[in-house]
Amino acid sequence: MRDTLNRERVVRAAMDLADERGIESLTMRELGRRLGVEAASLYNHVAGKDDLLDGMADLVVAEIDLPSYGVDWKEAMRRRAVSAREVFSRHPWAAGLIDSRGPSGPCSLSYVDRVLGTLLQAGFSPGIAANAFLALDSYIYGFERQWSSLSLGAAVDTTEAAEEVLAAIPQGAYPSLACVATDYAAKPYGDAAAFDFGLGLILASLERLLE
Amino acid sequence: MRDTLNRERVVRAAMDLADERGIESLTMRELGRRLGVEAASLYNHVAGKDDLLDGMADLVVAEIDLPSYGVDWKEAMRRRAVSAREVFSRHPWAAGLIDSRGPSGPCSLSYVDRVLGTLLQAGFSPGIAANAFLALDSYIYGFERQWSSLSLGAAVDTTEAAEEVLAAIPQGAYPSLACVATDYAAKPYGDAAAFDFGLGLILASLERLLE
DNA sequence: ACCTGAACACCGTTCAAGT
DNA sequence: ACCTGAACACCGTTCAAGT
Repeated sequence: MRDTLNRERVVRAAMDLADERGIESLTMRELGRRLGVEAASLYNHVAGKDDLLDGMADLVVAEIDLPSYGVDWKEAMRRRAVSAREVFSRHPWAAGLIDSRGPSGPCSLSYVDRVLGTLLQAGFSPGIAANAFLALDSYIYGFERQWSSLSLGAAVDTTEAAEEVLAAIPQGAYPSLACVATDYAAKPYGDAAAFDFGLGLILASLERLLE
Repeated sequence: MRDTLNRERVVRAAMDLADERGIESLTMRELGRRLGVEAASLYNHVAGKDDLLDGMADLVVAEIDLPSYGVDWKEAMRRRAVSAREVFSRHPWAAGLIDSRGPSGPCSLSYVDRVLGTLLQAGFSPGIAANAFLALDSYIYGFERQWSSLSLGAAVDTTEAAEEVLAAIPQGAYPSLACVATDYAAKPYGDAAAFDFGLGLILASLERLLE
C-alpha cells in the first residue's frame, strides 16, 4: 500500500502494533497483515524478528530526551528520568525489551555517554558516577512495570482500583495493605507523582554525597 | 519417572528449565521431554501455560525472606531487598514474570502486607509508606536486569567485560563511557556491592524523612 | 527489487482412545 | 486417574517462483 515498504516503516508499524495490542501480539504474520503484505515479504526489509526488535529498542531510546550539558546535573538527571518514564509509559514493552538486549545501538551508547558525562562534570568520581547511573536506571526502568503491575487491570480511575483491592481481600487478613489502600482511595495520586517521590530520594542522597 | 507427577514437581521442573536455558526455552513440549512425558500430559497437573507461569511466580516470591517485625525498619528493608536481589540473580526471568502478572498469589499479598506493615510501624504515614514501597521495589526489581544488560554477554570476569566495552568503542567517541570503563577495569566490583550503593541512597533519604 | 505460495520445524491446546 | 497419539490453529523462517 501507499508508497513502498522500507525498514523504517516496518519498525514503526511494529511499535504501533506492540503499543496497541501488547508485545505478545507482535507477530511477523500479524505485522504483515497490518502492512498489507505477506509475512515473508518483511524479510526483504528486516533480517528477522530479532533485528526487528533491535530496531524497536533503538527507536525507543531515541525518544528519551538526552541531558544537555549546560544545565545543573541534578536538573539534568531529573529531566531525563522524567522523559524516560514517559516513554516507558507510552511503550510498556520497551523497558523489558531494552534490558533484555543490552545497550548495543548507537542511540543507547550516546545516551550512556551523556549521562555519565553529566555526572563526571558535576564532580562525581568515575566509580561513583557508574554506581549512580546504575541506581538511577534501575529505578527508572523498574518503576513503570512496578506501577502497572500494582494497579490491577481494568480499573478506570485509581480510586476504583484501590476499592477493587479492598474487595478482593479476605476480612481482617492483610491489615497493613488494607490501611494503605483505604488511605489511597481517599487521596489517590498518579504515576508521575509517585515516580517523582522515589526519584527525589535518590537525587537527594547523591547530592549529599557531593558535599 | 520416579514417583508420579504432580503440580509441584511440574512447576519446579519448569523453574529449573528456565534457570538453565532461559525463559524463552520453557516450552510445554520441552518441559514434558524433561519429565519423561508427553506435553499433553502436563495438562493433568496444570491448567495451561499461564497457570504454570503463575505457579512459578508464586514460588519465586516465596523464596524472598520476609521482614520479621522485631527488627529496625531500615535493617528489615535492607535484608528483604538483599534477599530479593539474590533471588532475582538466581532466577533472571523472575522479575519480568512477576511484574507482568501482578501480585495475585497469596505469597505476594503477605509479602506486600509485611513490607507495608514494617513501614507503618516505623512511623511512616500510609501515603509515604506506599510511595516508599514503590520506590524500593522499583529499584529492587529493576536492578538485576539492568546489571545483566550492562555486563555484556560472555565476559568471564568483570575486568574483561570492561575491556570488551573499550575495544568495541570507536576511538575518541564516547569519552565519558571510556573513562568510566577504564576506571572500572582497574577496580571492579560485583553486583552485590553495586546494589548496596543504590539501596543505601534510598534508605538514607527515607530515614531523613522520618525526622 | 520486491512480493507470493508453499513448505518446514516448531508452538499451545484439545480430545478421543488407551491403561 | 493419568498418559498417549493425532489433530488444530498458530508461530518464525526459507526458498523457488513470479512480476
